[in-house]
Amino acid sequence: MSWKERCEYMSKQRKLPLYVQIKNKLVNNIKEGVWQPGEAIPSESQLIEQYNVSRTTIRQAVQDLVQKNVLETRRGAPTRVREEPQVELGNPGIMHHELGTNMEVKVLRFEKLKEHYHAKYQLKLEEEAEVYLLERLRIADGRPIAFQQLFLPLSIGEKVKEFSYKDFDIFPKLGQHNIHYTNIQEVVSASNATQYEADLLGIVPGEALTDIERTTVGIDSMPIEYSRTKYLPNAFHYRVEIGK
Amino acid sequence: MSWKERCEYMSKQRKLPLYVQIKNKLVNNIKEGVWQPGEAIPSESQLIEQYNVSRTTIRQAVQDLVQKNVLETRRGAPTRVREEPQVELGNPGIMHHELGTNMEVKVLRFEKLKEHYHAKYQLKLEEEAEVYLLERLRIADGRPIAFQQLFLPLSIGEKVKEFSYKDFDIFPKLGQHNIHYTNIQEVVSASNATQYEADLLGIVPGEALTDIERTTVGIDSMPIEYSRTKYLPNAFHYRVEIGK
DNA sequence: AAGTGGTCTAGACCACTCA
DNA sequence: GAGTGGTCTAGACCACTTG
Repeated sequence: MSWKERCEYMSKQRKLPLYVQIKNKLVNNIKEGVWQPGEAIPSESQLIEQYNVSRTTIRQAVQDLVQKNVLETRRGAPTRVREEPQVELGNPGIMHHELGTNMEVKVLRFEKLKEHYHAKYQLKLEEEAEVYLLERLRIADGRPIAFQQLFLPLSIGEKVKEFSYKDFDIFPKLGQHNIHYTNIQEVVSASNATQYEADLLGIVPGEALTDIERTTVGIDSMPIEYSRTKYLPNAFHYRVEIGK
Repeated sequence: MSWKERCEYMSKQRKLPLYVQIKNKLVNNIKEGVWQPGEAIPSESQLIEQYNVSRTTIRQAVQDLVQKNVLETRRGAPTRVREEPQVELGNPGIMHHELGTNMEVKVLRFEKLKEHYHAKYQLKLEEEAEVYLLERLRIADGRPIAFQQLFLPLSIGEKVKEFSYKDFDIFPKLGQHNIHYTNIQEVVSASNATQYEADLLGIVPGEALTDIERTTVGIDSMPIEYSRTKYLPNAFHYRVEIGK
């Protein structure tokens, strides 16, 4: 394909760079489960032929996804789809430690909302879009220790429905639906319990709560989830170890 | 330079890929202040000539550093060294971000203590040992935003004396005394402001504070520092990024 | 030994910034 | 309009993994 042909093709098609288009196609194949986690994807030379582009272009797409921890390359061996970092929220160095033995979850609400603009903004959704709101309590040995509000795009909310009353951590189950995250951002802070929160947690209003705001992003760089969780400080440790 | 010449050159020189060698040279120029933060570095074509390599090689070096937030590129404009505070706590993924522009430190106390057993336990000191207690306020744009108690073994306390009123982060200066850490553990939580803390921070008692407990361990596996810092939640972000 | 990803070259057109 | 970084091609040799 000559340069002029390619330019015409691209201007008709899209203004996205070729390597981005290919990156998107690769991501789609993973999202749709064509290539399962742990499996090898076609070799670079196969991809070159399939998409009719140069090796540089393929490499740029692949390298971008390696950078994002979606793919995994080894010299001499096929490129593979990454297995999820299965350690729940457990990157080495970051520990969410809930104190207690018998852990339960209680769902307070699970409904569609039209009006929560902050959540929609965090989820990068349109103004008119709806979101799911899942409100839950985390219970340890019969005592409530955390209150969580979890916002989800509609498509993901549908899948969460089934197990939200059983699992506090939704990511392993989402992985089974081929929804994988590449990135989680958490901001840890403190806030005073509102009347509502205090009633739920069995404390008095104004008590300090460990306040965790989380945004999770999928392999296509679109947010999967935005949540806010408020823990009783003495029932939860947010521990970070920084090595050197 | 022909291919065979290059290969001989590389095998004699080093086994590092060319683009890594160049990346190192770029980093050195930044470390040594040849290119100051915010300044432009030479253009790609200049670097091509200077190092006698192809554009791909230069680009790979530069792009790697862009990825690491060391350089910053803009289409059509020169590539610049990032202004960023290069190391937050020296670890990718964890950011202590204080909101404000004019940052100051105010020392409240700096004295030897005999009686603080919790601190001595954390520092793994003998029961009879003394520790230094450094109490400080962090001030942003004239407003106090954090209260810190910092416990140090005697030998280290002596060295901290000199600069504790200037630098809130003591590790860089300790590094100059050849005291280096290998490990930092932080537990982030929430607590209600005491009367004393509230007075210092200009809030009312009971308000929620982001409470960070930190233990720092040196190369010899002995604790260097144990501290507790309480931030106004709206003046400080404890941000963690997982994955990527 | 065949095939894979890692590195590198030389040269091209483009979109953008800046003086 | 000159120069910069962004994208892309076509082809090469290398180090490594695997059957």
